[in-house]
Amino acid sequence: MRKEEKKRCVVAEKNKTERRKFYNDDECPIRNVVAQIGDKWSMLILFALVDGSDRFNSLKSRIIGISQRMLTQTLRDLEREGYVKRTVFPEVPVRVEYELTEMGSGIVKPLYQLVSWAGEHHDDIKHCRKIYDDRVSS
Amino acid sequence: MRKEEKKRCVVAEKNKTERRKFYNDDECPIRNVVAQIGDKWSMLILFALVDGSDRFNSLKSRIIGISQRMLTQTLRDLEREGYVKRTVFPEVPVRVEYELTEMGSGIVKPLYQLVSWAGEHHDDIKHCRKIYDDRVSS
DNA sequence: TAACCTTGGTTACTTTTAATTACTATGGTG
DNA sequence: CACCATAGTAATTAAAAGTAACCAAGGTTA
Repeated sequence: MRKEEKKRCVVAEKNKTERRKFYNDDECPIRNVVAQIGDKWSMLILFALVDGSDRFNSLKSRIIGISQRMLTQTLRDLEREGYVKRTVFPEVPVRVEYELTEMGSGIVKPLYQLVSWAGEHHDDIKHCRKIYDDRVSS
Repeated sequence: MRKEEKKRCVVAEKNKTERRKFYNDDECPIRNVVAQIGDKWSMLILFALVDGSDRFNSLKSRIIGISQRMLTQTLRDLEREGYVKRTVFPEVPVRVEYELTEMGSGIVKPLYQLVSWAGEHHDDIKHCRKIYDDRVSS
């Protein structure tokens, strides 16, 4: 199956260098990483927890605009993936602390590279957008 | 405004070290990067173009599962952001080539770090998921 | 003892956004 | 005149996110 497709690809491309294919299964690391943290809130929560463990309502007030429902849901997902650890302290009222696991700290490193790149080039991107929009509208 | 919120935050957290807040404006690099390439196809297209410039239908066949419409749309968005350059060759039939811009090559580097991290830890994540699901269902 | 407070949720419902599918256009070629 | 590559557009469906109301435990207050 794979071999056949590769062959077809090579034939189609003729004398060009061979190019990768991106398969639609759960072995594709790109699709995996996008599915895991490509949603609206995951990266924000991971970065919030870089500052140290934090509790539900504090996170809610630090991540401006997140609803209680989405915070719960995204924290659950991150916990399930193994990026976040949830600890319940049976005090009154109950206290729940969230912190990065070792894996959570692990993924934050490349994410940080990405975000600092984005920060550095934010103006360039806005510039490109403007040029594009001006060109298209004319 | 910001100052006030910061103050409130510090008061709320008392003797803990100060924590960052993540504001809801377009200056937040995290929200920006997620909005740009957090969708289903952007990262795949960027990575496909790392192998060199390519044309529409070749991309379509290499990125398994993408529809014609989503490829068009995502390429347009990437072009608008300045990651991809589109060149039309007025041959017959028309040939359209897509390639990474300098900025596109720039963002792919941190993305590559992220993807290789994800590739290395894919099994760990699947393991975590299984443990979580077993724990929850019991 | 009843009403109320807190934190940290859940549930049902609605809105918004993303993605898919199918159809149309263009401007040549064989 | 059916075909190609490269789109655009419209209709539909699916998925993500938001809103608001409610719940639970256990303490406080009246």
